[in-house]
Amino acid sequence: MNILEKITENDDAFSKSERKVADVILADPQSAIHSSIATLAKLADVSEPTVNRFCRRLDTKGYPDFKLHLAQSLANGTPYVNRHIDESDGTEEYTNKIFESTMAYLEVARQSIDVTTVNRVVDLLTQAQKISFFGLGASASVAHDALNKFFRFNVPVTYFEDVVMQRMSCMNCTEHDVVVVISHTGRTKSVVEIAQIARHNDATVVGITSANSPLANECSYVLSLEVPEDTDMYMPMASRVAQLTLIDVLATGFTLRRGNKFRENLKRVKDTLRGSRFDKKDY
Amino acid sequence: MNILEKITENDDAFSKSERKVADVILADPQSAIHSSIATLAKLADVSEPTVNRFCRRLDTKGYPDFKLHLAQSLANGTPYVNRHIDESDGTEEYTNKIFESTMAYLEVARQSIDVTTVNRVVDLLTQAQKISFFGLGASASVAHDALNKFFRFNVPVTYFEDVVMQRMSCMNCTEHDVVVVISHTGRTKSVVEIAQIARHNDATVVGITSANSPLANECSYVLSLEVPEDTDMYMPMASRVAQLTLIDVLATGFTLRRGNKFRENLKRVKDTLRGSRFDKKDY
DNA sequence: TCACTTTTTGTAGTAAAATTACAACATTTT
DNA sequence: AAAATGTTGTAATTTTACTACAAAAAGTGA
Repeated sequence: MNILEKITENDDAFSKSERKVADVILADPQSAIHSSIATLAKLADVSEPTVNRFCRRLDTKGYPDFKLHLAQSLANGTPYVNRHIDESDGTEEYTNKIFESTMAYLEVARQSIDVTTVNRVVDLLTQAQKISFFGLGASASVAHDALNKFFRFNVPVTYFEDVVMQRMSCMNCTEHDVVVVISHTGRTKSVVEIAQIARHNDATVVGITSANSPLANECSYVLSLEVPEDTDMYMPMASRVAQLTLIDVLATGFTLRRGNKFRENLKRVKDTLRGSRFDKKDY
Repeated sequence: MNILEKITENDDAFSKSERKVADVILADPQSAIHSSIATLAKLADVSEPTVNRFCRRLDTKGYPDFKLHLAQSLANGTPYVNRHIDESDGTEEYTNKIFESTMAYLEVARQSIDVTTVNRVVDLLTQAQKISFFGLGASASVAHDALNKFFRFNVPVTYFEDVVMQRMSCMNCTEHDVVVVISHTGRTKSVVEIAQIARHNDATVVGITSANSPLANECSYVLSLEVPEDTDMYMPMASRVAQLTLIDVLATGFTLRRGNKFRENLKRVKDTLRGSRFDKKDY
């Protein structure tokens, strides 16, 4: 766990002098990792053993060990404060905050993913006669992206923006079809309905959505992504990135499962694109 | 820069004994940060000053400073080896690799972004009479996503999948319009042409693409994203995520620039969605 | 091959840093 | 107010890292 957060939280467990040490470190953590116990003690106006005791209270072996932990916390892209965007933020600040919180959320997502389900879903996808991707709103672009990926695999794959088309497509499903439904919240009514229709027609329904949502309950398999706290400014941001990365994982699993010969096929698709591009040598 | 990479690269600059030290550290970096100079020296079967010299060669002040750098490199989610996906990788492995390399690339992208240009582009977007997003193939879904975001702002915004429609739309451009063109490589012919057409009609053309590409040369402003080494398995993966995050940055900048009243408007859009959703209380 | 320089490596001593033990002081409890 | 508990600092000890120098190894040119 991040030691800087730990300092802020453990706040009350510190003694008066230890608090002084905490303040000095929080004021400029970067410089703290470069100072010796003596200089830090002087800065905080306490004795050296106090600094040592401060370190021990944070479950580190001593001062050098504490510095190591501190260094790691600082290196970690994951910021120790909740990086909510502030009205007063300049361009540089909000740019960094958005990138950092996106990365942080990807890490959370990575840890929460159930590998067994991923494996099972990849299995199903490779065996499917037809694959469909559905999503509305922000998730539509994720479905769109999935289409683009799986299309390259030379598999029958569909994607519709139109809700009516989505429904019709689901009505024609068979047991050999896999329908992937994407929704951040898992509460959009028409998306849930589509999942229901697909299941009624014996298709395998895979949901990329948050656990225990109405949508999740309608799915044969759920690849759940935790919903992050409301860092999103009235619009989904980090969640789509995680969905997208999950699609990458599925696509990669797909190609790996299909073996070497299949991948050559993929290369051929890529080579075909060359005609529509400017040559690198031109520049 | 990551010190573990540095060790692997500087390889030949080391002396024989220094190499021994390098090997011991690379074999188990995690344990290295917890050992003293004496234990490490014994492990590598060299003298203590040799370890010290080894540290200095890597531009650190000495052994403790080296440990700090090492700790930071390890803390960083960024893996120090290139995480190429291997045929023999199990589900867990490739899932982790994809997430990790996506995060690593986001970090690279974050660092390479030119804040001044971002700022300028946000300015232009807020003043635009009409905003258009164009992209083909994998970038189409990014443009699609951008549409979804900016649409909420109640600004005239367009997005076309059809190349002919894209061209027509660009022909009707005026000097008050901003056209955002998204392309990973910046070499797709029809995308470059679209940029040309838009500029001919005095529109401001913003490119989200790689620097020095044919497309970049046609743009008024370029938000360049470095093209990552070929971790992509014949399909764009991490690049889209970076593009998407950049769109998030632009959208956020847009709302911040528009001020408080505007954000209430945004909240209203979100509230409108509620009718189409299942209530949280149901579950 | 030999004498020479240059580089590499280790030994021993030194300085600095961190930790421990203990005593003094402060705070709380009875 | 006295005892008990907790907090803090002083001084000594131990550990750790560094420096200076010398020995060894490797390279260089005759």
